[in-house]
Amino acid sequence: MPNYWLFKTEPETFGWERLKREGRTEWSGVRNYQARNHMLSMKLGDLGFFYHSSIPEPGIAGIVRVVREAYPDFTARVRGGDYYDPRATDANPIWQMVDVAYEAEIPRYVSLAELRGNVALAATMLLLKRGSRLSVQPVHVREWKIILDLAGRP
DNA sequence: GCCAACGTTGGC
DNA sequence: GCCAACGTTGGC
Repeated sequence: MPNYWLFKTEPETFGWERLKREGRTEWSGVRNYQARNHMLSMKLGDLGFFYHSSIPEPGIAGIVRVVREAYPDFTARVRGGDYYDPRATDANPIWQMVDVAYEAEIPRYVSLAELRGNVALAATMLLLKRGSRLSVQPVHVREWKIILDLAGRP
């Protein structure tokens, strides 16, 4: 029984098309403790929605699978890099990442507006909560199924 | 421990 | 580009 997640990304930085091309990627650069803690609790085989943010029509573009459980995010150690954190050490890396892989295409892109339009989702889904901006977040199995259903509708 | 100031996220 | 919401920092 896998757990379900949602990974936010700006397609301009790393989008669904690129993941499909490359097959797999390191989910590095997360610098929020709550998001990190979610990654720490991920298990091999967990599934996630791949969500496109900061575009005219944000939404869910596809499905990914966790193919490596949490390990230290080395980008925190790259001096001068965008994700450098001077507090990170070998003994205490602070930040973690997982690897995710392309899992499946969804039949249809599900926009944020459409998610909001679903009463059940609007009531519970973290993504839709006012002010919510967590870049890695859990998705309830109930929500997962509703969204798959939406994606399958013409 | 409080809270103001600041930087960032991300929808609109 | 605007701005509300959020997380973090640092003075006190």
